[in-house]
Amino acid sequence: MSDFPKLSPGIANEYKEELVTREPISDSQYKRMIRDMGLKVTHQRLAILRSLSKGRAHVTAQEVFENLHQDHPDMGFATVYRFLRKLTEEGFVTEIRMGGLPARYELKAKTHHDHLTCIDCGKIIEFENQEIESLQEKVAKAHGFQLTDHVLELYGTCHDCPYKRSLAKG
Amino acid sequence: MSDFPKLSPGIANEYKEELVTREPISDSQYKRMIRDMGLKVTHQRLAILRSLSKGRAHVTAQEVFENLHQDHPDMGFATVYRFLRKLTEEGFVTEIRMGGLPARYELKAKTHHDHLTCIDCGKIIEFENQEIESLQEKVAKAHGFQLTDHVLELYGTCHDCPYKRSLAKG
DNA sequence: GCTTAAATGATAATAGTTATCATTAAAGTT
DNA sequence: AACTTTAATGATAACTATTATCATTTAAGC
Repeated sequence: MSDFPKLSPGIANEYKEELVTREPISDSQYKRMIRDMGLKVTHQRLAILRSLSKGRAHVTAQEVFENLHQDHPDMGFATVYRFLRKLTEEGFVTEIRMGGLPARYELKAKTHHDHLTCIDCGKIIEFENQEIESLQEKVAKAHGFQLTDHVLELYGTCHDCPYKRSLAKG
Repeated sequence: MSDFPKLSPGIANEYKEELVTREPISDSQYKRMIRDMGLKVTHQRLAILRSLSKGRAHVTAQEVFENLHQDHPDMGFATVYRFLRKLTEEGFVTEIRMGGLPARYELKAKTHHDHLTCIDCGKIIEFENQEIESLQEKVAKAHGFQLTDHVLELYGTCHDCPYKRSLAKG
């Protein structure tokens, strides 16, 4: 039985994010995804994909590993990291990095969205704004770029924040 | 004499970013910045600030350390990391993290801007778009947030790219 | 079932960053 | 300008997230 890698245990629980209900995805859809990436379908990969589509939306590699550890006690975390990286590279998953914290992963929804994060309690709100999207395209085109992806992360404090420490910002 | 930490040497040079001319900032302005943060003015901190305002705009901690190593052979990289972190926390510097690459730092200009990055050659173009800014404020307000900061990073391929490997993206 | 190449899990290794701590230096006081 | 106090520094060790290695296992085409 493998030990957990020494990842900071406190951080994960500070995120007060709500559980998100996503539309259920069938195993056959997952299998197609995996084959589309040119990979073999393994029960580990299916389990990781299933895990990503339930519970909180933005999870660390460690959290995925822990979620799976109950049902798959023999799953190694290298497999989790490997597959999350592949999913990110192939565009099925969005990777969020904030400060030096462990990366958080999110299965891409059919509808694109960006994030609004509270710097005090860590709450993450998803939003979509088509006006912003098209302005981005406009900017890229003006500089001779073909857009492939973007990251828009808004940071602030939520009004009903249970933490309230609000550092001064320049 | 201290050895460098083992940072990957190749990455830095892959960035084809142009040198940026910024308006010169006097030492007395730097000193005020440092005192405003409640810190003592040291020649190390002055040197770091001077380094940030010349040469390429987006530098890693290692690059800052190396730039300074000629004139300050006794400067430790812990000092560079420490001060860059402080500058980031206090909002004088923007920290950019892309993938698992080392963080890049940039002295905040008077005029805010965002980034458009080529995923093939690493070129970084700065842009500002007031329409996007105000839409962001609108989104935050709609969710009961007080904005303190944001990150908008556009990724794509530049038309005159010398690398051209363009992965498929979902 | 057989074969082969890919995937896995355990582990070691790595890279970037941060903590530790003895020494040095800033800046106020006389 | 010497004295004091407290913060800053540099060298180093430690840490954390992530990736590479490699022997073993497993998927999937025949």
